[in-house]
Amino acid sequence: MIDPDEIRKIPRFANLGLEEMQWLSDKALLRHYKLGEPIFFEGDECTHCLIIIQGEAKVFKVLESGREIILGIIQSGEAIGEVSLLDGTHLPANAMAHKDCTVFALEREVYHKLLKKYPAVVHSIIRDLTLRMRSLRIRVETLSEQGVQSRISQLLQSFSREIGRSTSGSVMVPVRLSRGEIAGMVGARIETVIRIMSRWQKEGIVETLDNGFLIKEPAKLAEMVGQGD
Amino acid sequence: MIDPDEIRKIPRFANLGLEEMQWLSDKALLRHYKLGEPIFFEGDECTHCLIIIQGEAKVFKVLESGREIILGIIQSGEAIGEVSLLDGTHLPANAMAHKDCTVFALEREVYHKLLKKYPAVVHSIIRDLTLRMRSLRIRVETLSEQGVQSRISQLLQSFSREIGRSTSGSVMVPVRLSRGEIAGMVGARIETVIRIMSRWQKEGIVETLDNGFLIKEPAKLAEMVGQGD
DNA sequence: CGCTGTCTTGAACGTCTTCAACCATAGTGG
DNA sequence: CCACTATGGTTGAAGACGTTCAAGACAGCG
Repeated sequence: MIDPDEIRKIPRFANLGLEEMQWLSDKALLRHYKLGEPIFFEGDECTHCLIIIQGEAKVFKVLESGREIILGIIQSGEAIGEVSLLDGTHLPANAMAHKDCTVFALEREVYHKLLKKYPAVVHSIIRDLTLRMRSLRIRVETLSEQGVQSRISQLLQSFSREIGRSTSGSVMVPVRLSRGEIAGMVGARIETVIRIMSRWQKEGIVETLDNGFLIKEPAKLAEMVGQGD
Repeated sequence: MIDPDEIRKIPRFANLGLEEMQWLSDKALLRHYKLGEPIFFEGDECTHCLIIIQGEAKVFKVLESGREIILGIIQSGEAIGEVSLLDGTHLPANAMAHKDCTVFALEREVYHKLLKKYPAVVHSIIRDLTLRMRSLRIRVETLSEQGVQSRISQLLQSFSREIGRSTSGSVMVPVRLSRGEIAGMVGARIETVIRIMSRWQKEGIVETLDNGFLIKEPAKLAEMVGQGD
């Protein structure tokens, strides 16, 4: 039983009626995860739909080679585990807290009941799915770019479009990613990422800060696409 | 106005009631595309939901560099343009007939009316979206593999799982892909793909046929993952 | 203080791309 | 019938690029 006000903060439930809101607040749970804490594991059965209210989660797989590939950085407002719940498959990847997280958890049965009882949420779900598809599609495009430099540039630009905050020519991307995580997103080794990012830092194109990246020369960053190291 | 029997062949509409079926057959159109014919272009407004009844479509983008990246090979029963219709964005990629195609076309307004009138189809749509998400996720994983050889191996294996037909140890993948198209799916150059596929052909691991690929040694193909050229 | 984790740099090696040429096939028009 | 063109496949050689391995810097934390 949680505060209905919390529910109103979740975009997909924001326009529910009072009754639905009440119903949800009865059945839902809040969970907290500290940075680095696992949320679920690949292969687990999916028992809950988890919606990030605060913080950030990382969805990733570890290949046999030990290489980690990052399927997505999930921002607050988005759900994880939802697809598995919808199609009844086991979880296809791991998730962990990428920042301290507050998560809104709906049990599988509750989730499905919600869908049946309140068809209005179905449309929010579809909207969410299409958003996620777009981000996956962009990821595919990024990974298809030739040259690690191009891929990193694309990655930063897509973050820039999604959650960047423009300030006098520069764009702030408030996502903290380690070099290794960038490597996991663009399909490259950490050393390669470091070499490229260091150069960009020296050249004043992109600066790495504690809380994310500052793209100081968006135009120059864009030029990096389609040319070698 | 088309034959209701055609509609029953479409998985997502197969369990509609008579009334819905009739309604659809009134409003829907059938279209034909010859191999190689464009179906729509990136940036176009999305006016129809197109469901492949027969044949195969290729969804792809062309990067500035001229490189073609293939987002998906759409099999019969699946829809294209649906996501854009759902979230109201312009089409994010091109589509063309990859074989001669028969396509079931629903106008945007009809499609949305259908969703409103018959909530049952909403669930088919969600199932479709989750399937497409899975295939995109697998594509991301494939592209993240290091080494072109690994990626091609992964690609063939995923086709094998999705539409492969097992026969006495071998697996037939009934999808005709040119070397260039494989290159477009794994993010590599055509020459590299040729060299690898030729070697596999010589070694009796995978054979290229007119109508697809014959994976003669699935185990050996799987071993190709995670090791260099 | 020593540990751990992230970041960093250098050098050697291997893979992939690039460019260039060539073969085979099918379709076209003279 | 034959040149002519287009398309897809193929091969070789050179060089660019990324990985790999090895080593060290640096900060945070027990």
